[in-house]
Amino acid sequence: MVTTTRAAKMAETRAKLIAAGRKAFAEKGYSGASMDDLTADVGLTRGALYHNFGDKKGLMAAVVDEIDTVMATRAHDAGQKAGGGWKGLLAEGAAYIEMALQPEVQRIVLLDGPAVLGDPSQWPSQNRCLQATIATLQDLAAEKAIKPVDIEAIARLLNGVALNAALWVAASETPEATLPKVVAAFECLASGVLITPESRI
Amino acid sequence: MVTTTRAAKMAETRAKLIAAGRKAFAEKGYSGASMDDLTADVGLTRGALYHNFGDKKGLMAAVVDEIDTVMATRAHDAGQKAGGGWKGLLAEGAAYIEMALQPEVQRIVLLDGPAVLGDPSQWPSQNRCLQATIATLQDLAAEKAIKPVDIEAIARLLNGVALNAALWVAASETPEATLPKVVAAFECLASGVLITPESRI
DNA sequence: CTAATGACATACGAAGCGTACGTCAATGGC
DNA sequence: GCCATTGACGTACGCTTCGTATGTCATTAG
Repeated sequence: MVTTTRAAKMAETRAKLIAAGRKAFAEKGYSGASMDDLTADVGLTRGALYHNFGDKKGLMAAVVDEIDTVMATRAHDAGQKAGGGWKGLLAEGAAYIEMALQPEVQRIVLLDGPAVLGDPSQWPSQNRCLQATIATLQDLAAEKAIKPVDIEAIARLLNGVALNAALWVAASETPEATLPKVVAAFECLASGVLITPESRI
Repeated sequence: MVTTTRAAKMAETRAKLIAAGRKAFAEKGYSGASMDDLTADVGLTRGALYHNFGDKKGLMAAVVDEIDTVMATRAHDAGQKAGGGWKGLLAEGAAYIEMALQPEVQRIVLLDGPAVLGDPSQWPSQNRCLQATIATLQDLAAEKAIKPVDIEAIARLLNGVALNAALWVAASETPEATLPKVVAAFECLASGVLITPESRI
């Protein structure tokens, strides 16, 4: 017997709404997405939405958090797989850039997200990603591998570069051709924090 | 006698609407700004607006273009005043960052602009700013002062860094304290394109 | 078995955008 | 100097959307 508890049912409702939100926000943009339509798509009404998320912005926050969390962990994994340190930092940035090729990511996280929810550096998920970058930079600082600059500032700007690079690639006519160029440029700028010029790519 | 030609009158109407748009978009955000209200503020109705700008987005485009054009020329001037070349590039970025401290710039150009009008690198005004950066980089490339990377990619990312740096400063609790840190970080990253490590700040 | 809580649906009001139409002044031809 | 036409702008209407207030039904507690 499958005991369907109410908590599980509500979680399922939330999941359905978030999935519908992802789809609608990605396809029509935030303001273009109709709450009536996206709830009806999963057999619900706005009643469920306002009960679970408070308002339209609440659903957007949940959607952004879900996507952004996946992005942060995946970028972090890429950095670990590259062995951490300087190589890991570059891998992290490259992974971040590649993920932003997805239209869903571009539209929801990069374009509408900041406009609706405010500065991305204030998002919980972005903070997680930022903390990872900061940690990597602190390791490099301990090895005296980077210049004595403000770690948080560098981390924020590096994330910003990756984000912006992703935007450009996504808007490009030929994303596949642009990607390697922008990754190289990213690594070039990032190398600015290194003390030893030999460490450049 | 003051001959008020119709072209001049229409230009005045456009100017009034753009001014009202700047104010409304800055204070309430794009979606929060009511066309009824902002037109009434300057003694007009939505009729004038739809006649001159087509739709709400059209007014937004005009407002963004006006602000962004001023930003581009001012940044360019700062670069020229610094003597062009490497110093000019840094001055350009710093000027861009400082301008973004204005709430109007932050809200309209940095947050709502991309969401409403799409990727900033496609805007005419942004292209002007980008061309200036590209020109400066090409000068440096001719002097063999920078690494052999894709100029356009570097230019776009540098602009992106400045933009992102500005966003952070604007969202910061203490903008005045954050500003020097991000400017230093910006110059640090920018120095990544230089060949000679001595040229760093 | 009954009362209460919670999850969701339904109904309602208000606001906003875009468009179709109306109006009045200005211009161009004769 | 008169009239038709154009253009700039105002007015009125419909449609969509959001948020809330209220209703309903199942589940749980006592």
